[in-house]
Amino acid sequence: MTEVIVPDIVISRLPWYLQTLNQMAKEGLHTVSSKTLSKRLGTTAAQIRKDLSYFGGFGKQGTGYSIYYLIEQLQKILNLDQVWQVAVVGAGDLGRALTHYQGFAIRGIEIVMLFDIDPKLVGTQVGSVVVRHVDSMEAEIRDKGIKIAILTVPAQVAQITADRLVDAGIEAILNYAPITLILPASVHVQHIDPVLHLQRMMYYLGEE
Amino acid sequence: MTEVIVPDIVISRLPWYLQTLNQMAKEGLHTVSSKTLSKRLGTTAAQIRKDLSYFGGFGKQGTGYSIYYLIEQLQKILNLDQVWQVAVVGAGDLGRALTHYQGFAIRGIEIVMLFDIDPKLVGTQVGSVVVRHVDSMEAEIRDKGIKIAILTVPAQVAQITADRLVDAGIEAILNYAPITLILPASVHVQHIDPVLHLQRMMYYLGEE
DNA sequence: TAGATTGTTAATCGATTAACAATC
DNA sequence: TAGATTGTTAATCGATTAACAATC
Repeated sequence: MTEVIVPDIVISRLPWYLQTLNQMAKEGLHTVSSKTLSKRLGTTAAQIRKDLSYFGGFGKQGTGYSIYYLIEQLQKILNLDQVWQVAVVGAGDLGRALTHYQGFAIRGIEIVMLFDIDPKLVGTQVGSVVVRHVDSMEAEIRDKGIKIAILTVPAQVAQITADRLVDAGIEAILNYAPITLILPASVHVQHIDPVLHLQRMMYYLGEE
Repeated sequence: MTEVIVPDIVISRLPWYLQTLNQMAKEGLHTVSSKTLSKRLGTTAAQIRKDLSYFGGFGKQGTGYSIYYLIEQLQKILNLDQVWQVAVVGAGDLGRALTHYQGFAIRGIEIVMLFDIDPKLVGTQVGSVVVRHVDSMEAEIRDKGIKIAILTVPAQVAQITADRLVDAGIEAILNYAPITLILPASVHVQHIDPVLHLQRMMYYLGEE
C-alpha cells in the first residue's frame, strides 16, 4: 500500500533519457552527472534527479551516474528487457515504411504482422513479413497474443479498426490516422500526426 | 504593451481542436458547445473555453460556437491562412512516404523539395518532386525562402544537417531522427520518434 | 581532506478545474 | 421567458525549481 503512482509526464521522459544515455554509451562515456545529461537534453539537472528518484537512487554523490547501470535500470523500469511484438495495420506508404524501419529492431521492437484490406497488397512481401488480409486480423492477433498495434489506415476507418483491435486484445495503439480515437480508458493510445506538430510551429513563424 | 504571452501548451492544443472541428464540419454539423467538443476530444469543456479565451470570445452564450467561424479563427491564429512550403531532407523510406503523404496538401502544407546525399536517389521522381543533392541544399532553401524543414536523415548526420538547415535560414524543424538536436533557441524543433511513444506505453503493459 | 554531486524536502510557479454572473 | 452556455475569476492541484544535508 501507499503505492506512489509515478506521474505519466515522468514516464514520458524516461525513454528520452534512455535514448541519450545509449548515445553517450556509444560515444564511449562511462559516467555522467545530472548536469551534463541535462545540457545534452536541454532540460534541468533537478528534473532528471527528481524523475529518477521516483524509482530509487541510481547515482553516487560526487561522481554521478554509471551510464551502463542507468541504462539497465531504465530498461527494466520501462519493461524493455524483452522483445515486444507489434502488429501494423495499414500497408500504405507509411505502414510499409514503418515495417521496414531499422530503428525498431535495434530497440527491441519486432514488427511481426502487417494487415491491409486491399487484395492487391495482400500476399506481398514487406521486409520480413507478408501482408495479410484484415479479415483474419482479430484471430491472428489474439492467437499470437500481440498487445501493441500501430495504426496507419485512412482516417475514415481508423475508429472502427481501432475498436476491432481492442476486441482482439490489443492494449496499446500508436495511432498515425489524423483523428482522435475514442477508446476504453484501459487502452493506451499515443497519437502521431506530423501536421499537428507543423501547425504548432507555424504559430510562431508569424505571418510575413 | 502588457502583451499576454499565450502558453505553448495552449498553442499545442489548437491544431488538435482544429482537426476535430474540421471533422465535425465534414459531418455536416454547424454549431458545437465546449461540452460536446470536449467529449469528442477527451478533454474538459473548461479547458477548451479557457484556451480559446486567450484569443477572444468566439462563442455565444446559450448556443456555443459556430464551427465554421471557429475553424476560420483558429486558422488565422495559427497562420494557416496561407500555404507553407516545406523541404524534406533525407529520401529514405520515411522521407519518400512523407513526400507522398496526402494529408499535407489538404491541410495547406506543400512539400516543394526533397534532398538526399545518395547519387542513386538524386534525380529520381517522388510524387511531384525530384530528389536533389544535399550539396545544393542551403542555396536552394535560401533561394526559395523556405522556413520549415522535415529531417529524416540517419541519426549520425542529423545534428550536422540540422546545423546546415539553420544556416540556410530554416526556422522550424520537424525531426524524425532519433536524437535530441541542439540548436539556437530561436529555431523551433519538434521531435517525432515512434519508439519513444511505444516505450512510454510499454511501461504500463507490465512485465508478463 | 576538499570538491563534486546526489536524493530529497520545501518553495515556487504554472496549469487545470470549479464556479458563476452575464447573456444569447 | 426559461434554459443553456459562454468568458472569466478564484480555488485547487500538480509540476518544476531551488536549496542543502548527506556522502562519495
